Amino acid sequence: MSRPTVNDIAREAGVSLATVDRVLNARPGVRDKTIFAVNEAIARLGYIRDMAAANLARSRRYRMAVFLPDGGGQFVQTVAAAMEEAAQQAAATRTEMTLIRYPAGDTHSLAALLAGVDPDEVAGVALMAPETPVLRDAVRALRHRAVPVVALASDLPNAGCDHFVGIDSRAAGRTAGVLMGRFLGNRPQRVAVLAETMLLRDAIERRRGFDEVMLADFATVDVLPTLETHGATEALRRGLAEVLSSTEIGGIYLLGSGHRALTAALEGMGLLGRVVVIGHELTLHSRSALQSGHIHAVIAQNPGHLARSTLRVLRAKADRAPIDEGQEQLRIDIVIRENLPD
Amino acid sequence: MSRPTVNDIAREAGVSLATVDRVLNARPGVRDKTIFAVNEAIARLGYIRDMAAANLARSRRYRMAVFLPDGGGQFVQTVAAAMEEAAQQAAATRTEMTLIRYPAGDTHSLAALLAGVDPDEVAGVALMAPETPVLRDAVRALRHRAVPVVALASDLPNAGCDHFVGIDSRAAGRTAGVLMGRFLGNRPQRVAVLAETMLLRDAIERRRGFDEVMLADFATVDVLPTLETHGATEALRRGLAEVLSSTEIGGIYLLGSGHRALTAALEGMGLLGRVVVIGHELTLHSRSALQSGHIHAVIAQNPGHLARSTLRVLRAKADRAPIDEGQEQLRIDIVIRENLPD
DNA sequence: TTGTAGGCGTTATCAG
DNA sequence: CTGATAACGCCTACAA
Repeated sequence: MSRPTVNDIAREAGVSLATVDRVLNARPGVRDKTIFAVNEAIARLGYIRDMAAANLARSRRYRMAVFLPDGGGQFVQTVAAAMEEAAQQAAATRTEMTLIRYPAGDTHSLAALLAGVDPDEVAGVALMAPETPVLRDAVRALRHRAVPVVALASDLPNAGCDHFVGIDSRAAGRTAGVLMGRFLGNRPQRVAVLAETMLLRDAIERRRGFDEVMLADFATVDVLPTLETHGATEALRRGLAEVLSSTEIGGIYLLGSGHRALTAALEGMGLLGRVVVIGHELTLHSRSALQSGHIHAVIAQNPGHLARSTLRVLRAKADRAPIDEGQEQLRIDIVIRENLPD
Repeated sequence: MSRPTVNDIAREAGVSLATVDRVLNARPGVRDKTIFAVNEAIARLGYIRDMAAANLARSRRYRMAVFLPDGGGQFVQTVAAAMEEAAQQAAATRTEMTLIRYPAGDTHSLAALLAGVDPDEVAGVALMAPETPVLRDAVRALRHRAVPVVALASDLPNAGCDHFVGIDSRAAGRTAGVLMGRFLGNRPQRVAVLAETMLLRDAIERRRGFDEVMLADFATVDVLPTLETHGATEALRRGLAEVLSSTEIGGIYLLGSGHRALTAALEGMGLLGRVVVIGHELTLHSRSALQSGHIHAVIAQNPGHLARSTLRVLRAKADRAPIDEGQEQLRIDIVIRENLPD
């Protein structure tokens, strides 16, 4: 009739509730024989544990700390907003979140903040940051104190995080490459590549993926060296003008943020909509640029998914429970004007 | 300190637990003045209801019935599998699912099945089916008996469902159109359109969106009339051969299923990889066709998301709880070889 | 119109 | 090693 409960298991196995609980939670102090009997009863009755009730009884509160760079581009803003929203929803499962902003690029400050995390106050930590030795050590220390850590949007491959929530930058770059190649057609063309900085691993990986594809599948396209703008609109405009003075370009690949500066520069040169522009991440700016046809495609990851996944994974890690890989796998979204969400 | 509970509210408002509960659930029999006092306390303490505990106390089981056409293409199979998986996960929240297959295309049978649904056995119904008058009435009747109904993947706009889980076919068609146009380049070209049948609303809507875009943005491309194959590989091959005998084509738009038949036909004609092929839905076949470069893009919806969303929405409807629009909004996925998931 | 007592399925704290 | 028994936060009779 109704689903079997721990009581049914206890009766069936001829033991008490407490013993069943011990077996269920793999707690010590039970004879192997008893363990076996309980497991046998569980299997026989097809028992499924009611996580809601379990968590209720535990009456545990999960306070997660999420560290994002302050300022930052539109993307960070978007993620922050998505995080707040996800947190509001997660409150229904006793999962809370504290959003902490650290000085962008200053991994020493971040490391100090991480060092101050109290393991019995904080059930898990998520962070979006570039990987540096200091930070790597801070993450290691945190995990050593039994605090689960997940990398957010930007992977920290050598820090030994419990999980990475985000998309593979190299694959994202490859995706951008294929679109660029196809959008350009098979004619010989040049493509300019812009980035704020090439110091961040994500930018490097994207460029790598992009180049791989262009080289292998679109040999007629000539990809120029990366133009670093260091976030300055003026530098971008000047650099672009210089490139254009010596050659003609058919496409622009924007490795990082700066959609707005780019469209402004293109407008000034009367090139808006005349070159294929492909960028990363869906923000207010890239969204409107897509809508007006100034950018033709954006490779993105769903911020809502990113946020919910982060909280769910942290929660699972805190409970030492397995995670649903399928559900937590972020997709590489290709966004054009016609499939713009919302 | 800890999160406020109903007890805190009761104390703060100077009433009993039961009264708080009545207010929380908008049950009758409470003076306006008391309601006000309770709400005031709720607001003051920042109370957040623990739905898990609430559902536990209700000890309610949610048995959902999902109706899918039998046989069907790979897509239906994929959805069925995703449903089973989602159900397994949802079991942890006392949500169960029964998958029922009905004779594909036979909405009379389906209507009969729906008429047999017992409202106090089944907490919600999801169905993937073409809209016919019989079915529309069956859905109406079901809702009249207070059973929530959601349309799955294929919308039933006039049946008055509680919700539609899926993507807008017309927008999906528009997306396919833009990709086709861009992939073809700006040269004058012809595009063949294939479909199993044009009797299904989804196919019609997709074609409509596709045409809109081609007409508006890619005037140099000539889109041919839809070739209906009625699921027959041979018909597809013959039809395609006939089209090719009189004209040359640069692209093929596959409105429905039949990826395998198409690639087989193209192979026979030595056209594999030489024309741009764009289709819908990610299945085993379309996936391998993407991988081998026989299909260049697929417009899809995430089956895992589809399944989880269906169960979540039904659950929310059963509880008369609001749904998180953001989370339940399915995206129009553009899948190419480089961003193939898994 | 309001309050009291018991129970939902699980975990935790004691004794035995 | 094992077993009672009381929580956890909420809902539901039933009683007042």
